[in-house]
Amino acid sequence: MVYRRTAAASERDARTRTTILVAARDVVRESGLTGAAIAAVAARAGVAVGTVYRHFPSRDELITEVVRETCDRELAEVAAVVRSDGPPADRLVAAVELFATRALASGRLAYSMIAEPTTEAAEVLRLVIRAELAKLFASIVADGVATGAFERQDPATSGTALVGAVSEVLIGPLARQPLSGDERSEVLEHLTQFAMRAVGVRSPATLEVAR
Amino acid sequence: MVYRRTAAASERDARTRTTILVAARDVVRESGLTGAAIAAVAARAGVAVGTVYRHFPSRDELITEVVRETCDRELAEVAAVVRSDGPPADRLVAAVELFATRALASGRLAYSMIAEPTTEAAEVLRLVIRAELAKLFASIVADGVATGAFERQDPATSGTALVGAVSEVLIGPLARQPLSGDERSEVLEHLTQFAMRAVGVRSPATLEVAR
DNA sequence: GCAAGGAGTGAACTGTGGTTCACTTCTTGA
DNA sequence: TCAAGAAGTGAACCACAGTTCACTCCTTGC
Repeated sequence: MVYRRTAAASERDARTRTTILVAARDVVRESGLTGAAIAAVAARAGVAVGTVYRHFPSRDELITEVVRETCDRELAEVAAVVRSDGPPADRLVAAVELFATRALASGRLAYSMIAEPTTEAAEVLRLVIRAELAKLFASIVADGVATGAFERQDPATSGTALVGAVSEVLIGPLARQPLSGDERSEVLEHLTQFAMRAVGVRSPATLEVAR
Repeated sequence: MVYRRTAAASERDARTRTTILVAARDVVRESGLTGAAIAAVAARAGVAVGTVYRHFPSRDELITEVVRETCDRELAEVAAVVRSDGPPADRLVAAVELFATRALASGRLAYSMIAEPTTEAAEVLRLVIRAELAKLFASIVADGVATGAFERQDPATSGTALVGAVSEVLIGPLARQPLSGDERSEVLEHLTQFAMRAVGVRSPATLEVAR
């Protein structure tokens, strides 16, 4: 056997793969999922079209991985907040703010992850991720209900509804022009208050403290 | 002049147009916007592909008209509820329930209107329609705030958030299997309570009365 | 009946974008 | 240095719609 795959070789290999993945994410950030044609991604990565296919079996897989990777990172952050210490109301506000801040800062990427038209595969994945996010919110709600901090309610429905509410409020702005800093914090303020009311935070004082 | 366009002629013409439009809506209902290829619509309408293009300049226009028509009808109904008499809390519940009931009853059509991946044109239109719906909800909220029935808040944000919340809760089920009657009413119950809390209905009693 | 002109037809055209694959280039280990 | 095999290349291929247009069919009014 004259050729054996060395550590150096597979590292180079992995690097190329990563290059393509990063390029894909960049293209999505700029041109959306629709704009992420293989040719465009390859050009951005500085490789040939065929090379992309050496590392990913199909465009669908590539796009799916971009979506999954991006969302997983966001989900992990939100999850950390959810699992952190502190009263549920604070955690809820922190989660909403984190999600919102990230979304507003990411430009088109967030829109692509949340709402952009795309293929069936990515769509399914997106539904899963939204459900995941809803579950995270639901767990805060469940905690709040258990401790009596929130009114009694169905955590699953509330979690899902919160995800929808936050997304919708953020997509609106995203689809239009970017907001100024002031507008941003104002929208955020309104949004968190909406969320606090929605879960029925018991003590009105928390509304003030939470910020 | 040997040929003049008669009333009968243009009526036939209009009828063909309507036939195509109805066929398009049916196809969307069954196969979604993605499945509404010109060939499929033409086949359903019982006309040739070229005939579709005699009545609509492009697929985009056809799809856009389907979306607009469908949404306009729904919007009108919600608008009627919004402008009806009665306390804001009741109107809000009625609006949510109407929207939800329609969405749940329409099968894939609602999903297509609210969330399905599609072309840029329909997407823009959809954003407009969602904004319209948000405005309707916002006006109820504004009324509620003005009369003191709801807590103080930014009606625009709350309206948008409500649309998002309702959509998300409904799309989840829609994307999965259809719900049984019991599940439906349970989800609806949770959803309306969420909405009531979210706008900060002052009297908890209203929560009971509203149903 | 028949000429004029609009409606209807569907095969062919076109543009786009994913995918393939014969070929070239590079790396490895003897 | 060189043969083997992996990585990289990109022109060509293909599939899938949307769109066009030369042609046929039908209605109208003389």
